[in-house]
Amino acid sequence: MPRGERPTLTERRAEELRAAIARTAMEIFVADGDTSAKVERIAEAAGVSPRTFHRHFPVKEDVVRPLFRATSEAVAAALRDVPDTTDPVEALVVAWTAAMPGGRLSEFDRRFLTLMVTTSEYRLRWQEADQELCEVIAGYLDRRLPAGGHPLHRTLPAYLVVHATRHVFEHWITSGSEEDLAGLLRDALRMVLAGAAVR
Amino acid sequence: MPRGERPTLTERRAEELRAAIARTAMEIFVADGDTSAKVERIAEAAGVSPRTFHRHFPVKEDVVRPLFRATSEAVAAALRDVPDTTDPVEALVVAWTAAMPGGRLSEFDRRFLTLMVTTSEYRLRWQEADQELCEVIAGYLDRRLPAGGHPLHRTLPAYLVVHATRHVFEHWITSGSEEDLAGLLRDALRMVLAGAAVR
DNA sequence: GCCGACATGGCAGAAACTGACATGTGTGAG
DNA sequence: CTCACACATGTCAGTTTCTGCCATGTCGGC
Repeated sequence: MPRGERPTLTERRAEELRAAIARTAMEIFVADGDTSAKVERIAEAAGVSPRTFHRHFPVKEDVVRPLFRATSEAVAAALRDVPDTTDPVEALVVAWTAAMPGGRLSEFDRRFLTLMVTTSEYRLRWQEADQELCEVIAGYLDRRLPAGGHPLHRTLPAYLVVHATRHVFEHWITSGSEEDLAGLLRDALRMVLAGAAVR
Repeated sequence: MPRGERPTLTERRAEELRAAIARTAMEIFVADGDTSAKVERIAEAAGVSPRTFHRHFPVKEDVVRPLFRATSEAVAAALRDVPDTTDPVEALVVAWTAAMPGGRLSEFDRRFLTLMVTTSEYRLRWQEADQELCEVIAGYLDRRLPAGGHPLHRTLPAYLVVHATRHVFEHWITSGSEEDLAGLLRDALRMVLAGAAVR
């Protein structure tokens, strides 16, 4: 049994299955206009039994996690690709808008994200994905910002950056996604990092 | 039927019952060292039927809401009492530490809050209570800070203040509650509001 | 003392989960 | 090539959470 690679072949398959089920759930949610679809229905549409669904997603709402994890990873990857000579605020703006071609969302995605923002159980899952992003941002800011003494001075700016982004994004989503997202992000991040730089 | 007062007599009673059930749940959680107690047990200990429990708390985890709402209201009240001549950062520090005598938590409260921080379902309820605080903070900051043009410039600082406080508080709780909470809060709030004042 | 609003309780049932066991499929050793 | 084992899935029964419905009781006003 090969144990060399980090992601086992089995795990890779499980991950793909989870992603497929998540995608199915997303389509059902958007089609319904709400998130009340029963597990039985989602599982059937994805071609698995309810038992298998629950094996991969102990709590029903976990089903959207793969979607958020994917975008989190996209942001992290985009941030890695930005040269260190770029202004930190710009780098972060670029990273967060990289996943959206032209700063535009498809109507499908917009409806889905609106559901996620307006349903507290699902919003929590989004926030948990953001949590993982915090680590990435913290690592980036570590390189680009003067270091503080207390451990909080390392994690707090990253935490604030992520939450500021959330706030901006939620505002942008719920207000119709017509405003200039990059501009809003820039303003917000400048506000946050202005305080961090003072340290 | 008197409809003059805002909180109906009936509603007031319901609120008291909810608070009592919440308190009971808290005691059971702390005694058990985890939050897995069944609804049946909490309801019985509180002297109500499971049916009544669910009438007041549609989702089991909602049971802790009254506890967080109470402290949120305490913070809001403390902030109202601070004279407007006080430095905003100090005012917020005072407001948040007002509920804790000498910045100390009882061992009972510490154990409970540790459970709340480490259990995502319950953490969500805490965050929702914080959400209401955002409004209060936004109102306060409106009076004390220069106003920005975009609506985000009004809500974002409040949002960040609340989240920064959360982050500090969670760090403080999980690291043993031995550090100087007021000092940590002061540093964090200074960082946040430094950026806000720039606007 | 009567009436009506309202909260509670009990019961049946839906939906979300979980443990145990059996089946199928693929992969590596011999 | 075949056997054996690991592992994911499905089925089934059972627990827990949550909901609709109706009967009962209690409290406040007439």
